[in-house]
Amino acid sequence: MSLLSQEYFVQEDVVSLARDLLGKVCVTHIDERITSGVITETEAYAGVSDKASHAFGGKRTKRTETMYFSGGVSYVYLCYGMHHLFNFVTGPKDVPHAVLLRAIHPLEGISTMEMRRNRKCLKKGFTSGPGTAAQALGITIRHNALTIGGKLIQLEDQGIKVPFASIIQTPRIGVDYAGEDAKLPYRFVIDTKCYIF
DNA sequence: CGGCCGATCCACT
DNA sequence: GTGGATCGGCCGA
Repeated sequence: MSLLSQEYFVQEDVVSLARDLLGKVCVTHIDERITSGVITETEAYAGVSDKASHAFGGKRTKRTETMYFSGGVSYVYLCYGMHHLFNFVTGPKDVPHAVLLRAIHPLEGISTMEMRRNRKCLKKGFTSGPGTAAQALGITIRHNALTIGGKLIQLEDQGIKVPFASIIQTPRIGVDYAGEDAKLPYRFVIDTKCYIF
């Protein structure tokens, strides 16, 4: 098992990175509680050239500034006034790539996740949907721009192998506004039939 | 300063 | 399948 740090995130190819993140384990130490889960679904957002990205066209605002950090920090923002969506910022400084965490398979702290979610639906074994995954991990906008590998949020490689054939690649969810870019196959999901954890 | 809307989720029909 | 919840960011005036 190894802790993934900065160098892992500073590669240019955000789409490959989104695929590679499948099977890695996201761990949080928030509110005195440890929770973790295997990443089972991601989406790549390809910086300034991607209409679906908040940083499209090089847009810099208070919110998007985090995306321009060097890879290896969190980018968290509020969506629909109630959901905190969690991304890994990737790429070199000033290249605003990000990978949205869309689903995890819970490992540690399942009772904590159920409490945070106020639901028992974790029984079915996974937490799907970017809002619920972040909520289960205890991540809110307070955790924007934090170093991945710091005290609160870590990413581990526990040696889980994700066979290429078990990966489903599709267009991204909820980005109809992005025109042609809405069709880009930047979403990666582990086929539930292939779960080995 | 006002108005629109989103990288969503859930309850309900 | 559909609509309501709910609010910060963003843009135009």
